[in-house]
Order: sequence, then C-alpha cells, then structure tokens
Amino acid sequence: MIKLTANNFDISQIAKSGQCFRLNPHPNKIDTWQLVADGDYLEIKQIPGNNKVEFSCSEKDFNDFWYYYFNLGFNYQEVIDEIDPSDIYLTAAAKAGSGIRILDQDSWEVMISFVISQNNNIPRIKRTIEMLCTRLGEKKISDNGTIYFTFPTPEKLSKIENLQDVGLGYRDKYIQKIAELVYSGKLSLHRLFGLADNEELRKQLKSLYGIGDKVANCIMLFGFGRIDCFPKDVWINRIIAEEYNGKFPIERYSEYAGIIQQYLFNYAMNKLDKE
DNA sequence: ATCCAGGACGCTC
DNA sequence: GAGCGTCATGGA
Repeated sequence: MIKLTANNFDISQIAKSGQCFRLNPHPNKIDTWQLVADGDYLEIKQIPGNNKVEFSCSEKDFNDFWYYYFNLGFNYQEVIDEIDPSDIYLTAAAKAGSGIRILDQDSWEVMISFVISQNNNIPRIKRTIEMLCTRLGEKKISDNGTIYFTFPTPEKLSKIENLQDVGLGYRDKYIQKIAELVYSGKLSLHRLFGLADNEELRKQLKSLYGIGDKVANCIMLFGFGRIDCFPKDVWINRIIAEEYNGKFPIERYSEYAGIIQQYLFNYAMNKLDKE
C-alpha cells in the first residue's frame, strides 16, 4: 500500500469527470474508489480533511505504472494559476474541479469506450462497458480477493457475432470493424503513438468508421496523452454558446486545452456551485 | 410519455 | 461545405 500527499488530486472529482468509465465508489469501503485499468485492479482511498491518498498497490507498481496513470508528475496548480481571473465562469469551474487529473489510459480501451459514448449518457456508457467486460473480458482476482473483469481484447471483440445484445445499440458495427482492423494488424495503435503531429493522428483516427471529430479528440486526450486537444461535445458547445457568446478563448490555453475542457465539462455536467 | 445523451453517417442541396 | 434525418437504448 502506498500513501502519499498529492496536491490537486481528488479521486471523487476524477471519477465524476467523465473521462473514464471504470472508476467507481467502493460499495462498502468508506472514502474508497475501485478502478480496473490495464488488466489490473486498484483501490484508491481519499483521506478526508487533508490531501493524502492511499493506493492499494506495491511501491514498484506505483512507481512503474500508477504514478504515470494518474499523471502525478504534472503540476495542475500551474494551469489553474494561469487562468484569466476576469473569466468568472472558468475560474469557478477550475475551483470546483481543482482535483481533476487527466488519466493516462490505455489507448485501445479509450478508443472503444468513446465510440460507445457517442449519442449516449454516462450511466449507460458505464453499464454497457461493464457488461462488455463481464461477458468478454478476462476474469481475475485481485490481491485482496476482489473479482474483476479486464477490458476485452481486439481479438475477442472482432470474433463475437452478436455484439448488439451487450447494449452497444447501433454502434456495434463500428466496434466490430475497429476491432478487426486492430486484431488483423492493419491498424497499429503503437504506430499511431508514433505520430507526433496531432493533425495527422486526428486525421487517421477520423478515417475509422464510427470515429468523428469529437471522439477522435477524446481518444487523443485520454488515450494518447495529447493534453492540447479540446473535445467539443454537447455540454461544451452549450457552455460556449451560453457563457461565452459562441466564442471561447481557447488559444490562450492551447498547450493544455484538454485540462481546461475537463474543468468546463465537469462544472457544467455536475452542476457544481450553481444556483 | 417525451426528451436527451461526452455524435457519426449518409444523403441531399 | 453546410444542413438535415437516422441510428439503439435507457436514464431522468
């Protein structure tokens, strides 16, 4: 078990920020969340009253993996401090989401998860993904005896005939095609990682059946570490229309636009501190 | 019951 | 290139 002091780290805010779908409150442990990621299971406990956090993993696993997964080397306060103080809405949003971090998630899982997310709501996205994992993932048992299911592999998803009864709706054909491309080797996520140019990566993601501009940006932000991507979903578009007269000054925050996007999205969707 | 959801596709024009 | 209807499904 690892215990540390972490600034700008609030696991509850991260869980509710809509960037990941398999991070949920533990059903019977107080102040504790459970996470399945990259085939592993982790419990995160947020100690109330200070900024200490406990991770249920070895020091080696923390140093080799979870430290990067939770983006702990990045100073989020510097981002918050650079927000235009005259921007009342964004200032409030950043305050309400000051514990959010952009998780460095597995690109395959992010790709499929955000294809599922289109024209969908978060509770149902979570339920669908959980069903997908339970039926097609690998069953494992954590060190503390918790049973969990890993995210299904490209091979599994490409070989299943009846994906529709997992609750994917019309998106089943998108998922199946992408899974086939990855499983066959025609699409290499490793090769995509090598594309340093955002425009080129975005173009290649959007060439896939079922991935448009918004989903491509989410995949880049959450699965490829491109924190300068700014996905525009219905919530963001609504905020820009209602709070910014149709024009948000994203160029001011271009290097870390994805973080700003998360503050805005989280604030609006969770209706924080708004009368 | 009706509207909506971390939208994309395919068809017009 | 912009403007529409359509696409499953269930949460609120």
